[in-house]
Amino acid sequence: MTQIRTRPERGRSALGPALELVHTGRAPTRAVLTAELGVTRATAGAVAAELQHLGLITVDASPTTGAASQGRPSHRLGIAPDGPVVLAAQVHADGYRAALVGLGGQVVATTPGCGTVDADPAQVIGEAVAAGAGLLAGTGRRCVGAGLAVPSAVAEPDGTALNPLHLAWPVGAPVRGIFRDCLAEAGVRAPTETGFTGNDVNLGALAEHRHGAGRGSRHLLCVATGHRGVGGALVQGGRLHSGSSGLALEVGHLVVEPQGRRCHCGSRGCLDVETDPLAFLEAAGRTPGPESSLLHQSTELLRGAYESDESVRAAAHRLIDLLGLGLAGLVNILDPDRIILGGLHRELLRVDEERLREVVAERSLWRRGGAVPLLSCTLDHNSLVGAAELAWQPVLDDPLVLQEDVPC
Amino acid sequence: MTQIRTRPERGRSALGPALELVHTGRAPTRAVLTAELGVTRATAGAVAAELQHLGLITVDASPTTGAASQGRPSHRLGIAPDGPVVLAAQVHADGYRAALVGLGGQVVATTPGCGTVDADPAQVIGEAVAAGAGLLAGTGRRCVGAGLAVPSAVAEPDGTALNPLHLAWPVGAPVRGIFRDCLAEAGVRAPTETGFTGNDVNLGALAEHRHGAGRGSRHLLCVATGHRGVGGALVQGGRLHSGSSGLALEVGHLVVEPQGRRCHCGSRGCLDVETDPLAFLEAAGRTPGPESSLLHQSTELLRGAYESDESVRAAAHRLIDLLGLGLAGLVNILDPDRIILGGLHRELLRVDEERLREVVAERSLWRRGGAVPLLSCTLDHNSLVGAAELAWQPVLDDPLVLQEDVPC
DNA sequence: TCGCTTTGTGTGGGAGGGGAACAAAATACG
DNA sequence: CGTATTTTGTTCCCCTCCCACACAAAGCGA
Repeated sequence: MTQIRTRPERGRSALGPALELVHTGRAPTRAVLTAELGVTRATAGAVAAELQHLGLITVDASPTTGAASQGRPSHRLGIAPDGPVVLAAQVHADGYRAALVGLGGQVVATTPGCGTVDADPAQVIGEAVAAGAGLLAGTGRRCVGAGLAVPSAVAEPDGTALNPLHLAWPVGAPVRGIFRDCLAEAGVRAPTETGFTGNDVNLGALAEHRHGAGRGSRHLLCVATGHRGVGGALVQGGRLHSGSSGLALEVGHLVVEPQGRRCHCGSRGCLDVETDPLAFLEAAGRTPGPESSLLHQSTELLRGAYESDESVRAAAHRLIDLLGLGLAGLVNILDPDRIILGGLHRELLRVDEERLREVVAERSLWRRGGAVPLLSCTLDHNSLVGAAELAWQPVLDDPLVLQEDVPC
Repeated sequence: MTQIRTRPERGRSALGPALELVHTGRAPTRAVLTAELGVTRATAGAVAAELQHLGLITVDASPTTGAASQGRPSHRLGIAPDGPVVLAAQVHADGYRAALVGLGGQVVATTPGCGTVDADPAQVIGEAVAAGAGLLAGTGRRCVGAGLAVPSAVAEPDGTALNPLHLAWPVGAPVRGIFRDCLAEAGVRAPTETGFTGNDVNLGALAEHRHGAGRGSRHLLCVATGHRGVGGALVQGGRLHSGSSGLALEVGHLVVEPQGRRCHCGSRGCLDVETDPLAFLEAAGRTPGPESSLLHQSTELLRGAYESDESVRAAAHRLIDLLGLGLAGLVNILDPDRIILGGLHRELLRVDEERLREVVAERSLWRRGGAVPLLSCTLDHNSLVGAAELAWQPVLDDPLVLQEDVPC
């Protein structure tokens, strides 16, 4: 049949990479897109037109380019203001938070943190999904997926939470299944399979890699504390290193203080128990408050009293030395090109970056840790944005999934 | 121009994956190749014909299939007996070894181990290359690349040896540059850039993944001893995890015995000094011989006296416990689906697999180490074969590089 | 011998992208 | 102010690659 071609039919297989370039902010104009994709201008034009037609990006023809060099100014690429969104949810010690996240990691709408903590994961996740569905109803935007961040290792391929932190959840709760059930119940539909679920530190690392301090890194290591314990994540070539069963980067049990305190893992002096907020408060001689406020309490103390209080400074130095030793061990094994710190570790970096850098250099082989940049997290709600990244992934892999007849 | 097509022009982009399937033994017949590639029979046929025309594989039309099920028997795919080879070389404590390696990891020809140890890396590498060139002259086969394995971490992108073990080499010797110079001097040419150089344990792991005990693994961890120290490697999705500067998997400095012996890295009780052949001999109360015989001495002792000598058994148990602790730490961080042990560690696995497995399970989080298979190296000269893999890689990525006018 | 199953082979067509030529929109320069 | 230059977008033609399809070939079983 000799059909009438209303839209360009070219540039299909380059569609995903092109969208990813716009999504991560690496293709501000069509000319840059052409160069980054390594295709001809014709192909890049067709790709941009297709993405525009799918309602994902905008192509501004005449932007009165402020900083033009010479020649015809290039069309500016942007993220469609009314494009589709994904539903992102996060469960934490105090409850949950839900949000709608568009391309580019922009949080379109979010609930305030809501305080529901329950022994039944279906309870909290159900409320979070309901809140997200409410946000979705508020905007007229299409939903193309959903992602959930939980403060626990998530085992693959089952999607079960192995060590829910600060939560009274049963060990091994099938959080992904619960999340998907809740989505179905709330009537949240997506053009592809969705309901992705992951560990919050992992997802935060993914978000930092795409939209934050980790941009451009090829081997990004993230280490962060919550209220208790230490989590890690590695983003390699743009993808999370999850290991064979989703449980990689459990970095909390590196031994950093051989004569240190007992850890529930059976060893002594693990990173988990020597560098978390509780360890800091105890080292500084403070009385720890309730578990779900440990992070706040410790960062406030560190920020407020590091200069003035000798015991706080000594505690900080102790944690910096131990953290540095742990990071050096990870440098030896993973050889990252950048390290991002979160939670209390980010504050430790702030108060004495020099000391931490020196310890990492000194305790790594050939001092190569000294060449690895140490940075702070830069995104608000990076776990939430990371959960959204999971949900966006099918679209980034093949934007044409949106072409199918709109389901809902 | 209306050219005459003498050969099928189809199936170009699938050429690399197809060759890799034959290379790794995963496509014994054309029908399997069709299924594995996920293409039509027509395409697979064109691909096979093209590879055959390039002189890389054979396609046996009527093999009188012994184990036929039903239907028309499929053509059998094999590696061309007179196909191209790569030059592989390995430097070790006692000297060097050179070989020619064909597709499928088959060692076509090899020199016996030759005993040249010199403070000048150019000396040994030059002799190894000359020996390889001699082998090459002996066969009439085409050379498509060269690879070198050295007992040292190799820093990228410079290709310098940072910690040559058992060798009097200067630290930071530019081994890849030296290797390439030697190749040029010996007149060894290849259709692509070549002269790849890597760490011997890393390359051994790569070889085991493609042709040995690691086949089919998606997250393969290898840990092995030489005469002194412990090396590690991770093969992920078929590629070596080298980290951002080639120095990943320096696993020797995980702390496994907090009160243990001093290590040159500044810490105490590193895997490097607690589980290597020297540590074993000392623990068993034996007098260590010359450094370049430590591995042989320790494995002989372990094999011969484990059953009969109480002190040997106790030493073995001590090393197994420490190794298990180190492996458990690596399981926590890397989450492999298989672990392969080499050198003395392989012998430790042999004498008491049960004990090692139990320690790994017990000391890993959620006992998940117990689910990871522990295996021995299965290939002879796996570092040599791994060096050949590096050299084969450009051809596996795009077999058409061989189509260019034959240079030499 | 006739099905049935599986595999190999040829043909047409469609998808997707490269390349060249041309048009458009800015700056540089006289 | 007009022209040359530079850079970008667009259109058209062509080539490459692969799938779908039809058909042939080679085994097994009744």
